[in-house]
Amino acid sequence: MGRSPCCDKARVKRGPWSQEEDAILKSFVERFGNAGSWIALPQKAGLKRCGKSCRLRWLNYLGPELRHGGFTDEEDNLILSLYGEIGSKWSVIASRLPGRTDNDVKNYWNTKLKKRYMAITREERQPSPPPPPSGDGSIAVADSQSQDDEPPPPPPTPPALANLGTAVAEDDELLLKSEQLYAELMGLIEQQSTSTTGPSTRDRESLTATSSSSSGTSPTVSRSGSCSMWGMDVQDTTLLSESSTGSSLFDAYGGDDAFGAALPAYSFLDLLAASYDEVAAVAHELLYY
DNA sequence: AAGAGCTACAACCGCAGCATA
DNA sequence: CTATGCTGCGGTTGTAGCTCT
Repeated sequence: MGRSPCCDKARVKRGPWSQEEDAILKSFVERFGNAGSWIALPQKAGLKRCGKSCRLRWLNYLGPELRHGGFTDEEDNLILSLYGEIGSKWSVIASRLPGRTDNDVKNYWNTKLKKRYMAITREERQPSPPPPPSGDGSIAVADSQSQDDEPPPPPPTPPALANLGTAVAEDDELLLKSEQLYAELMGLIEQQSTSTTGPSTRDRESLTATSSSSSGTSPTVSRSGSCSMWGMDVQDTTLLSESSTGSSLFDAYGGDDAFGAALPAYSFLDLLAASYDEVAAVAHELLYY
């Protein structure tokens, strides 16, 4: 019995991510974490991407704590010595390098360090010419020992959401708009939902896991779980759908939601694209009907 | 200037393991 | 106990940009 594919490959976009997609994903994850499930996230965020792809993009590229760019000699040495100890456990190796992902380390290994490692091990097997001076980045055993005593890196400081706009100037307006719309809508929904159940245990864990992966943080989600629209339980979201039939926003995905009852009837992107009046109308319906 | 080769890195794929119903 | 869904992981591929001839 084969596994069902994680998504319909014919219906999802593949290949490089655009700046706009990055901005949407980043904004969404910073607010709501993975919204309970990476698989469901693209639909909720309005992205035509596989959930797995979204997760990878966030973990390997968009995460606020990530460092990109050249590896230092110290990092080289640590990777080489750890590879010698544990082999290709890239996630373990990456966990010892703050700001680096397993994909980063793996790529770096395959393109550069592997050759160096081969050369070194070849030298060790042959009757030995003296090792090169340690200043050129060769393996320094003492390095890995000193790393053992190193305290875990401090949790990275989450970036202000405003930083996103500086990176993607053309999305400025869109994001600002979403800020305003969500601030208003969330305030109203929070009032409405205080009497309903909060996020399920699994949702909370999922959000927390996202926010703390590799000791990273997700500024809004973990702190304000009760305010997270997508973190709500099925009851909450069906409440949203049922209470607001007829709204153009809720029509966005059709009356009986193609993605199942657990999902809201409109996406993050729909809200971004909606006019202020439309969102206000939805909020009004939520409050008074 | 053009094309071949190389490098770096983003992204995809499929499997394993865990959690849950 | 089992089936299913989801996440995490490691291997691999694709491709843009750079360097060399």
